[in-house]
Amino acid sequence: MDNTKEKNNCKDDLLLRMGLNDNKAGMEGLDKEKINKIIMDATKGSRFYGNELKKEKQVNQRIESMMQQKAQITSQQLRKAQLQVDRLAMDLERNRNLNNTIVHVDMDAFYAAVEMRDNPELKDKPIAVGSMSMLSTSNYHARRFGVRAAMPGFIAKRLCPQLIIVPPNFDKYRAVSKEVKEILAEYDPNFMAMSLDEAYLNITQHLEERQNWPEDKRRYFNKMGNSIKIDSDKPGEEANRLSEDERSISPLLFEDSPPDLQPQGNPFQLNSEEQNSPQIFQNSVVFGTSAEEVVKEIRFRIEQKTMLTASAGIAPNTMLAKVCSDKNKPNGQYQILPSRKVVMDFIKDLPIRKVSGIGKVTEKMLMALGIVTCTELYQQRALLSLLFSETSWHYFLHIALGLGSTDLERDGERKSMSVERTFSEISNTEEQYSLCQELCTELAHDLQKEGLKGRTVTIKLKNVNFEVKTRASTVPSTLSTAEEIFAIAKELLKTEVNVASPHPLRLRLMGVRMSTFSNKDAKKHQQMGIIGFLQTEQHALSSPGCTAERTDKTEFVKPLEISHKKSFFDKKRSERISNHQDTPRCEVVDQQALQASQPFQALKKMSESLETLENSRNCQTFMCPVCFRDQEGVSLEAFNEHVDACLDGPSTSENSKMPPSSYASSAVAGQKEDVHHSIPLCEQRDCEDGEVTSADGVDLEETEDNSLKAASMDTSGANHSKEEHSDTPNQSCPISLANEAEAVRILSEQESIRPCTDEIVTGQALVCPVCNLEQKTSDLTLFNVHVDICLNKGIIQELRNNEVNSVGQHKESSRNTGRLQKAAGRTKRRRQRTKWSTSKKTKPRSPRHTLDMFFK
DNA sequence: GCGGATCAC
DNA sequence: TATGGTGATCCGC
Repeated sequence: MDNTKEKNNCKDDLLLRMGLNDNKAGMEGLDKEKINKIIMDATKGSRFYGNELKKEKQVNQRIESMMQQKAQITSQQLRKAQLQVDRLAMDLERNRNLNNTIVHVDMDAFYAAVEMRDNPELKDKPIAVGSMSMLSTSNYHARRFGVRAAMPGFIAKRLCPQLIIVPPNFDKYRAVSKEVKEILAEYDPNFMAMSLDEAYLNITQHLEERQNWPEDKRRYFNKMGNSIKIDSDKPGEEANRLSEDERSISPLLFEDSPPDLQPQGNPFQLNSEEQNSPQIFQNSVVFGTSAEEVVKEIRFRIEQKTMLTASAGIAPNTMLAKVCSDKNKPNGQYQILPSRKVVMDFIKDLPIRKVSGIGKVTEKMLMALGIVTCTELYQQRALLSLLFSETSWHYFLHIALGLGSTDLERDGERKSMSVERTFSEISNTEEQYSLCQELCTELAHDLQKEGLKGRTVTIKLKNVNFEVKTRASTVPSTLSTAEEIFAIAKELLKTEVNVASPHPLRLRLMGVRMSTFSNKDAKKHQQMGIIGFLQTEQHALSSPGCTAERTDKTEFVKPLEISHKKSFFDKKRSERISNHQDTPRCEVVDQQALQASQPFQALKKMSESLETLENSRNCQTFMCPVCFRDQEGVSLEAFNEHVDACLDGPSTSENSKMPPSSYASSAVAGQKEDVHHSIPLCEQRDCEDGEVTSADGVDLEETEDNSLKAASMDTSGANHSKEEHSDTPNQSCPISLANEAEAVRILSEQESIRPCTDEIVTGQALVCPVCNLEQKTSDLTLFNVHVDICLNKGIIQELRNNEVNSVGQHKESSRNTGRLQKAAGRTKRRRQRTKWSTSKKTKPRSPRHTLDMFFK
């Protein structure tokens, strides 16, 4: 429930698997149950806990809304979504970039480790860095008692009375961090530091150069005498074991050396070059030339220099590298070799929560949909595209495919700066104002240090019940002095005081933030960004390592702002038009969704590279995900046009020769799709798995059931794996319609439950987004019937073909009946649609993607 | 542009 | 006695 705990649980799982949380005979520590009980006892009844409960309720509400929305999704919508999603998936797959070697380096229990290093007294004791009210980190000894970062110290003390809490010493950590960064810079001068103890490196270029390096350039001396032992690892084993020697001298973070976590015999770890393993001489060691060796070298040097250990992950992109660095922590490393199969094998059972960007809430929401692992995330991709925003489902899709950012760009300019402080209750208004003034002074000082001036002042208030409020005001002129800022902040505060009166505000936190910076540099930056954008559009992918100045987000926002201003109809139409012109559709989609954001930044960057890749690849053989026919020797543009045509209906794509492996074999009810074997949709023929996986088998079962069973609502495509590949139509029964008339009947049935038809922008010419023809009706219902019929022409045609392909007629019709019944059932609730949001109700709005469905 | 939420560290 | 601070982004107004 509470953030801390959730996270801890998550980490507990990890620790458990690492064998660190086992209570071996005679060892101290607490089991999970005890830990949770102690935490609960300490927290129950507190105001903090009350607020946590409240927040939890809100999340549950959100989930409920989502489930209701899910219940209203028709199988047609789902099918359509599947095609759309899979088209993107196919594009992403085609442009998968495995050419970069990304490393994520993470110092082990950093603050605690520094403290232990500098104070031998602490060596074998459980310690944490922080205060009685909050801990920043703990050593591994303390973790056995459930003591974790982000846990209040007083609770930690209850878990572990011997715990020593050391006050943080950030200057020291910064200094150590600097030492580490100096090493990292040698491998990638453009490395990206995420914090004092974490960084990403792109060592692609280093690897290239390193191939020709003589041994001497790869030789390092062991300054610590006996400390370091570099395992001449057997293939398949990582250097995550500490020798006895090392354990005795290394800061004592780890009492148990973690068990070997590398699956034995993992063939993809086998390449750790045997002749390349570090060769140990007297007092020196020579590292090899592989990525694995480079990272061992980095970790070796870090330890030599700082006497601290680091863990690392090596992978083709940042998302994976980050997950990897966690895998053999502490003092270990893990590599995902640059092969699609390895990536997919790794991803397969990976809990989504391990992925950076998926937090507690997202995890819970996805869990409600039966999604825990990346495989499930992939299987539910169509559903997700209907329930989540475009940004979100694109992000999910990337994760499910094991994709992530491959280039590390420098951080852009800051967008805000703030100060906030927690204190024991202040309810005296005068005190509150003076506190506010202090904060403003501090902020002004910080702003001046960076020469920043902003136009938006935001105050943040947290009352004694932990409820948070923010109030902002944007002014025309820029502000920088304490007085200027306070003038605004004071007014904001005053309003809140007045609103609350006659009761005083009972505050426990106050903060002031400045944003909307508009200094000269920023403007210059923006222009550069736009220019850069125009240039990169035409040029090939820049080589890794020589990334230009981080381009500004505006480059993507600009074109989008324009499109946002258009009406929904306009937008859809022009999207279609542009699709049919020269722009490959996927790029349009990508750019819209892939705007910068922390987890999403990766997507933006990827779309950039995809774009250029797209252009560089022409005329290949693709398989159309709709008609399943090879499109030989076509350009991507032509291919996309073909797919669009197919989606539009049978008129342009006579898909009469549908291969037997499409709908029939893909609709195995309840059967899990094997992500790591079935490529989303089709790949180019020259690909290893070269099989077609289709996008269908969509059915709508038990949509009201919000249990984990939801996972069995398989929207998946084919279940082809190399081994079990078969073309035989199987026992499953895809949706089928006996005839077109019935289809239309179903459609009109569904029409009555279609959400929000009357909320669609009015006053527009009604142009069918499917056939692109203007409709001579102003009746939205009629219009929508038309759109649906248009949409379903194609599907009906496919279903006919399906029948031709001898799929069990009997089962189909029974399935069909069920569907109709469900549709009828849903009709009753049609106006109950709840919004996918927790915000206040005004005009009910249809979630964008549900609406989108009618126009795609 | 605003405000609430989520997320990472 | 007691549950942080900073920055970024997203979504729905």
